[in-house]
Amino acid sequence: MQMTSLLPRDFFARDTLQVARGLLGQVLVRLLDGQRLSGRIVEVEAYIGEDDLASHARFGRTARNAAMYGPPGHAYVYQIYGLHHCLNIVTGPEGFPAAVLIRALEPLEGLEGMQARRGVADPALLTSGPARLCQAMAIDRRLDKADMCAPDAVLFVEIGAPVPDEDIVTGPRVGVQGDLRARTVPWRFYVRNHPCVSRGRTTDDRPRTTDDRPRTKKDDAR
DNA sequence: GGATCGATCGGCT
DNA sequence: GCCGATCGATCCG
Repeated sequence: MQMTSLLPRDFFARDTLQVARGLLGQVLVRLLDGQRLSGRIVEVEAYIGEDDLASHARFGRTARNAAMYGPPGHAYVYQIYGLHHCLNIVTGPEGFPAAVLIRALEPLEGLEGMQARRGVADPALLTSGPARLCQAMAIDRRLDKADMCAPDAVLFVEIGAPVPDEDIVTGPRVGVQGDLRARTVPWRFYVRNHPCVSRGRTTDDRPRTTDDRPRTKKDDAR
């Protein structure tokens, strides 16, 4: 049976930016072989609608991104570069493709198993990236479309300690290229100065101010 | 510390 | 055929 601290579907059915912001501080839990693996969410990104040219939904519905069009509170897990996996949680109303990418956790439970799967010992390297946390928590495409709000879920989110506004930083999403708006819209949220936030950190963790040139010239090179 | 590159393969315009 | 919501190793300064 599930704890009452499980985040309900209504939480995920809201506006995607609200969900993304609200997921910081909550606890992602993975049940594996009767063991609890968990981590506090410290970095997320929002992908919203087919008009978001950084979203997998930008070309419309396909077999891969079908979960994004499904009901909120379900997992969207995809494979990238042939070897990595990334976990999203579907948001907003069913039929509208939107999701929050979980980019980094602060590991809480099951550190030994995470270290074994990751091949590293440093807690700051266990789950500080979208593919790293999937490897640490044994998340792959078998969990695509899994209902994270079901009573028997093996992957879900529990209520954690809220993160105050002054500790939240927003900025452009990591790894997004091409379209100017997609590159610059501040849909990345992370906990200020947290050691487990992934690379792509800004030069200095300031609340917002102007853009601080996430990357220099690298597009014109090739 | 920053830049560059290879791994590796499913899904796609 | 091409390319990616990444990572880790390597090279350079």
